[in-house]
Amino acid sequence: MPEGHTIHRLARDLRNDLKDQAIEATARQARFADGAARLDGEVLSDAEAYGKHLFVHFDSGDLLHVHLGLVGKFRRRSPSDDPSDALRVRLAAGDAAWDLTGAMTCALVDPDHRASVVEKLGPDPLRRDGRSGPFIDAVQSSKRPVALQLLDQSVIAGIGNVYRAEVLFLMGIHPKTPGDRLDADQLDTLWTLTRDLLRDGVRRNRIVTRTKDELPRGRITPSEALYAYKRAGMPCRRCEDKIARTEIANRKIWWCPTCQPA
DNA sequence: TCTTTATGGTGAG
DNA sequence: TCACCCTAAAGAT
Repeated sequence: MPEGHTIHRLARDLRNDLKDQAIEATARQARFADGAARLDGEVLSDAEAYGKHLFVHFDSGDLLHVHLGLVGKFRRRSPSDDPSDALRVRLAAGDAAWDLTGAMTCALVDPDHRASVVEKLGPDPLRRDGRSGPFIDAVQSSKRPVALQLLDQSVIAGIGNVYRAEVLFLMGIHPKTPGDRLDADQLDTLWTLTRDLLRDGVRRNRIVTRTKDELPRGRITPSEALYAYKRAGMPCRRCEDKIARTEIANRKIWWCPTCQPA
């Protein structure tokens, strides 16, 4: 479930479990055996999220750069649990063992590399240093469809395919609206809404976009949590139209033709 | 037991 | 624009 909220939650959980502790680092696959061997015994000083990138800082100056991609997972296990064959690396200390599998990126890097990664990213609404200005300027300076721009991590860092469908629905914006057709107030509201949804996602450790008064009580099933994403053919929750689906640049996007007119 | 799909991104053509 | 990478759950047979 890796959109920005997942990574920020992960950074927080890793800090809580492992900060200032000497880490036992183990690998099961050959491709990160050297990295794990080098990290083994180093003290974890911080864990930081920037968009969908995770940087785990060590006292030595080493950084572990992780990007979960589509299928990566970083799960909390017990040190006594036998890791799966797919284990890329385990970071363990005390009674916590964090197992990484399926990650698109798992590499030991230095601060210069971190800087070069961050330099390519747009502002992250979940970070203290995230500002809406550069986001608004970037969107307005391009005719590309807003849905395309919201997935472009150099425009805004942390939005994925679920949040983009949901935020466009909530804003009543058609996915193919050219960026330069949106005004600054609208984009500022979109930024704030995105930030609030992401924060809620960090808190819940899942994506729930429907407003509190609309949500059923008790346990919320995946299909109840959202307005548009993966709801093609189902009735819109705000009108009687049916949710539509199309593709933009090989990614599916769902929207309500009535609530989000062209 | 198989095939498909996925909340992502890169690099080749 | 497309093939491809990584893994695992869901869907099809």
